[in-house]
Amino acid sequence: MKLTSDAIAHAALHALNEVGLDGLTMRVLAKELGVQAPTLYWHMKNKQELLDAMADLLAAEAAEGLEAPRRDESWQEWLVALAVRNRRTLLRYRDGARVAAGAYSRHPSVVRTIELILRTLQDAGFEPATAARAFPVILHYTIGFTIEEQARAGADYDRNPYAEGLAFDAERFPLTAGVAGDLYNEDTDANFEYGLRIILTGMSGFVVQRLGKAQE
Amino acid sequence: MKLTSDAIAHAALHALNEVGLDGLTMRVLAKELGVQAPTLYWHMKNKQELLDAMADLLAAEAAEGLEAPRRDESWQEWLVALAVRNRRTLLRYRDGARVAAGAYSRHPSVVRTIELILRTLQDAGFEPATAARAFPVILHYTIGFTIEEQARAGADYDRNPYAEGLAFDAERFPLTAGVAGDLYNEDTDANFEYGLRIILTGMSGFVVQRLGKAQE
DNA sequence: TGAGAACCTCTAACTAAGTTAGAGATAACC
DNA sequence: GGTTATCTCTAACTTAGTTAGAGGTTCTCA
Repeated sequence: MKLTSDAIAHAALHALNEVGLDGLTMRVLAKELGVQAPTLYWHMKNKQELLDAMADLLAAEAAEGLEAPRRDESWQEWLVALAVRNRRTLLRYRDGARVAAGAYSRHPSVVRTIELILRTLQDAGFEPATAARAFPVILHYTIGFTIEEQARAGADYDRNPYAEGLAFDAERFPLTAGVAGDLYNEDTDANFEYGLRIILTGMSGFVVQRLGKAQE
Repeated sequence: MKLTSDAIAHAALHALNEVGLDGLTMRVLAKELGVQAPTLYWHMKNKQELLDAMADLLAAEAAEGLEAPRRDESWQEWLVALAVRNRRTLLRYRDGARVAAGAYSRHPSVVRTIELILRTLQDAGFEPATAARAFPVILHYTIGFTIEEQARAGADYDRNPYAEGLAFDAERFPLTAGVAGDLYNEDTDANFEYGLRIILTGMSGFVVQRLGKAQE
């Protein structure tokens, strides 16, 4: 396989699952590609450019092949599916959310996705400016949620306080102790989607033809 | 001033504004403290422990002195104020959100804050399990939003595509091009709070005594 | 067809950052 | 007053990002 900056970023993403972001060195990556480290510098300016390329690839992979909502699909269901899909892409790679966080992709399929989201929301009755402010909420929530989830998964057991039984002082903090299981349970998918539905319920109140009691 | 791990983490946070997270080396930090780098290792196991301590301090600083909602204050207003306050704390330090992301603080004032949030939500009519799933949405949104904001602020101008005028192809992506100004305008505070209100509107639909049309 | 240019990879090596070893200094304790 | 605990230092090791510059291959074009 030919060595290109794209192929390098691709290999880097896959190397994440073995070594994690902190373990991803230029030498490790080079070895993965059967090449010496300095070779990579012919293809990329520096490591930051590699990280940017990885984030870009991640964003593109999440956006790839997205289609407009089906006839029988509400915009809410469609957005849930989109967010779940984004999250799954992040989860596919160890530290994926950290890699993607704060990066800007102008990959065609990413911009196309943004356009599609805006169109869907406008069709649903959102003002353009409202749509533009509303949909990033979902993205930011997804990133924030998944960063935390992956941090929890990746933390050394001797560093992660939650590994040692979520012991909160039930005397002083009865509610916190009581829901600790809900907060950090295994079913992160369900927790994530629960939060998503809160956001979408909220967004529904911001449609122009509002029927319900949008606050204020 | 006496050198303690707490003082070191404190100095590290403040050093962020001069050098940023990537520029924060043990040597730079040591110099800031008028000490040699290896000295730091008597107080902390390694750099990761320093980063954890910084995150913990940040969480504590955000939580410090929080009070229960006033009589005349709705739980929604109270949560908005809390999130705004969290965000302001993150913004106080360059790369603050990146430092805080994915860290777990068991600092007393943090746990106390969680307890206070849960109590407030339960008083507002939330089921415990619902409250436990709902409030992290706000935190994750805050982290996600602020990471992106700070990334944009910190990016080199030659690396950041948005620095060069947000040029989207208006032919192929008319909606995106049209709202680019809304998406990446200066008034991030307003954008942040707009998203917050969406979330809170959504949460309002998840109170037990629901009156509105909470979706399914 | 052969010379040169463009393309790509290599070895060697530099710099800087995290970290360890272990010596000394000061203060506390018995 | 000696011993121990506490803290800081210098010296140095290891690893990671990166650069310099020497080949080798392939492509171009006279």
